[in-house]
This record gives sequence, C-alpha cells and structure tokens, in this order.
Amino acid sequence: MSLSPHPRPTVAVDLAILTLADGHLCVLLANRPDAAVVGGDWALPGGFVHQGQPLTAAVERVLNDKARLRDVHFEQLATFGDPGRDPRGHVISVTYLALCPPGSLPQPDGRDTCLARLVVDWPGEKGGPARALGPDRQPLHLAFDHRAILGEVVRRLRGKINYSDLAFALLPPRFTLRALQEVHEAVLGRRLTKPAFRRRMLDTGRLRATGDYETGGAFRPAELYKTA
Amino acid sequence: MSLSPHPRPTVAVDLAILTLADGHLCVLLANRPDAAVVGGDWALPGGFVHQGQPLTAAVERVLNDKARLRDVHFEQLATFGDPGRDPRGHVISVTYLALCPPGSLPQPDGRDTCLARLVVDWPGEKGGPARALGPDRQPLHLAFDHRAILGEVVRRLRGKINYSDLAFALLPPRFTLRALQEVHEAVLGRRLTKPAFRRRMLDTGRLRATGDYETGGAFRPAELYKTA
DNA sequence: GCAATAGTGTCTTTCAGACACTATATC
DNA sequence: GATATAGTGTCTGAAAGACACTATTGC
Repeated sequence: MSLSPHPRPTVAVDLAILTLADGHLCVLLANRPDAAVVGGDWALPGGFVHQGQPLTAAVERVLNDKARLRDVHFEQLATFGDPGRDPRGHVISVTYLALCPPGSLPQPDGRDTCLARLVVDWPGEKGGPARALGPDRQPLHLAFDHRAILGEVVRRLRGKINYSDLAFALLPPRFTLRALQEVHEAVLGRRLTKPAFRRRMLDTGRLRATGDYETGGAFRPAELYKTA
Repeated sequence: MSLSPHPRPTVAVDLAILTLADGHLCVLLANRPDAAVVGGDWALPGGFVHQGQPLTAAVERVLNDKARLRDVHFEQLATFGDPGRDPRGHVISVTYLALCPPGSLPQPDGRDTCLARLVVDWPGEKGGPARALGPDRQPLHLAFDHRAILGEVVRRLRGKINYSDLAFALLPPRFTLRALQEVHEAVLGRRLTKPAFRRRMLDTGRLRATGDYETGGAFRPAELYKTA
C-alpha cells in the first residue's frame, strides 16, 4: 500500500560518534572516496533507513559496522532535510550523537576513518558551525552540511551537560572527579573551578564514592566514583 | 537516480500548533475520519514531504492549509520513526512546534478542527505523555503516538522558555509583563512570584518599555512592552 | 623534606523567592 | 473613597566563583 503517490525522499541516519582524547572532544569521521561529488573528504558515518526498520536499528547498524561498538549511549539530535544538502539526491538525514568512553573506540587507521578534534569559534550556547581538526591539527574538509551538524552537536552537549547524565557516558564506569571535570571542561570549552565543581557534582546525589583509589600516579591518588 | 535500492519509508511533518487561551496552553488538533484505522479521533495536523521539497516548505504548507497561518514562528522538535507508529505503513514523522499569539488562529469549528488544552501529569522537565482536553474538558482520544509527541512538546517548551524568545512568539507584538508572566506560568504549569519575574525579565535586556498603557481595564492599566 | 595533586573551609557576589509596601487607574 | 491591579524595596537563603588552606602520595 502506498501512502503517498509522489516520489519520496530517501531517509538516512548520520552519527556523531564522540569520545574524549587528550582532554579534547573528538568525533569519528569516515573517509569519502566520492569527495568530488559530496563536497568533502570526510563525513559523519551514516546509513540509509529501510522500510520497516526503526531509526534506532539503523543507528545500531552503523555503530556496529563503522565502529564495532555495542551498548553505546546514543540520542537523537535533529533532522536535516534540505533538498540540496546531498548533491546526489534528496536525502533527509536524522542525526544522532553517540557517546563513548575513552579507549572504547577501535583505533582509527587515518585512511578509512579518523578521530578529529571538534573545535568551535563561538562561546557558550550561541551556536554556529564547527571545525574538525585531523591528527596533524589541520582542519578537515567535511562533506554535505556536516560542519553545521557538528556545530549543533556541540551546542546540544553544552546545553544538556549540566542537567543530564551525558558526561558519564563519556567516562568509564569508575572515574575520578578530576576526570569528570575534564569532560565538562572539554564540552564547555572553558576551565571550571575545582571546589565549586566538586560541590555541585556531589550535591546532585548522582555520584557514589567507591572507596577505591586510582593507581599508577606519581602523587596522591584520587578516589574513584561511580554513578548512583 | 536512486540512492537506495530498498523500498523507502514515507516522510511526513506533524505540527503542534500552540497558542494560549484563558491562561492555558492549547494545541490545534485535526479530526480523523479514519479513527478506527489510526487509533484515535484527533491528531496533530500534518502532511507528507515530497521529493525535492524542504521540510520547512511542508511545514508552511500545513500551516497555510490547516490554520490559514503565515509568518508564524516554528521550530523542529524531534523525529519519530517507529515502523508501528502508523498502522497504514512506515511513516517517519518530523515533528515541529508552531507558536501563535492569542486570537491569531481562526476559530476551530469543533468538527474538523478543535483547540485542546494541553495537560501533563509530571512536574518540571521530567517528561512523559500529555493529555489533550476538548472544549468540554474531557480527554480526547489521540491517534498514532501523538500523546507521546505532545509530551515532548511540553518538555521542550519548559526547557527552552527561560533562555529563549519562545514566550514572545505566544504574545502579540506589544504586551504587559503580566501577560508575559501568564505565558510562563501556563508553560511551566506553576505560579511564579511577580517581583522576581519582573526583575528577571527586565534584567535580560530583551524587553523595551513602549510608554503606552493597556486600555479597557477597570483598574490601573499596565505598561505595554515589546521585544528589544 | 620536596613536588604535585587531592580535597576542604570560607568569603563574597549573584540571584530568586517571600513579603510588605506604595502607586494609580476606574467606579 | 473603595477596589483591584501595577509596580517597587528589602530581607533571606541557595548556589557559584575566588582563594587560601590542609591532606596524602611517591620520590
């Protein structure tokens, strides 16, 4: 049965797979061999949505195919449907962000995939496009409208990090308060003061001290916490 | 050219056209003659997205067709794509909310369209489904997953009203601070204190006093403000 | 003891709620 | 003058930044 007699646009999901590396927010990008057509060498990994397939199933398929990831926290960001955004045809992209603890991503080879640092020029939650810096710190040439999408990614993260469990999805199950603060600083793009941050986090009641301490450091070890 | 050889889901836009009536947040609903098929008598007005058509064009078409509205503030909410959400087939719905000043909507006739009060059971930004009350204050039977969508609508409004221009889109160009406070109270579902609210609004710098005053009241008239 | 980081106590500023007050319109 | 609402001054308490302090580890 056809609900609409008109020719239909195609639907895809595109994923911003995010992690923290060296204190910086990074995104996994896929190389585009068709760079000349799609307008850039690198793009967010994505895939088409087939009839009868839930959006979440398409997301999980991309996570598994492109990053060998399972049980990752992901959430919908926004939908981009401008007919000109994909030169090959009308593709409506439902974008998601996926959050991974450091080290849970397979090492990108730099050819098919790379891990790019996310940088924005704007303060706070003002909004605007983002840049992606390659391993050599040079800006990468992004395909489609993916600079704008990555800008929205950062804006969403900044808007939600203070009243959601989003930061914990970028950390291992047990973590120090300093590591948690580094996540917040990387997302917000500014330094925070330690006492106020500790109070604020502990007052939420979402944290539980484990009684264990980090090891391997040269100096006083910090206590490990987990989510309550 | 076909980007995907598989059969594709259909894409639609669905609109939560909101306004304020009698101090309550209300949404415009369309009657469904096919209630037995779609699971409810009333639904958000919507329309299919055709190939090559921007999402915003589909939104404007629905606004014009269903509510004779132009130049209305609208923004994207979220995309719902569960294959079972529409019994007729796989329809991916990109939902929008549209905000209208009181009185700018044509009077719904109660048969094809009605203006339903939006009510939620949950406090703050906790989230959950919403109910829609008809003119007789009885809950309406909503089609599809529209109870869940309307819950997200309220959640989004509550999350954004304090740091966006969203409230002004629910007011005429010139308005009293009391009217602005009533908008906030209707969205947040709780009473606010007048002095704190006035200070907070005036301190944002987004308001400008006009020097004019409302008329027709039996008592001291309030000054009219506009957005800066 | 030294270096470096973990973690805390306290002061100050900011801001929202509570509450009481003054001001001004119609009747 | 009565009444009802517009608009303000002030107190209080909560929360965050600044800053200085103590605590604990490896060397």
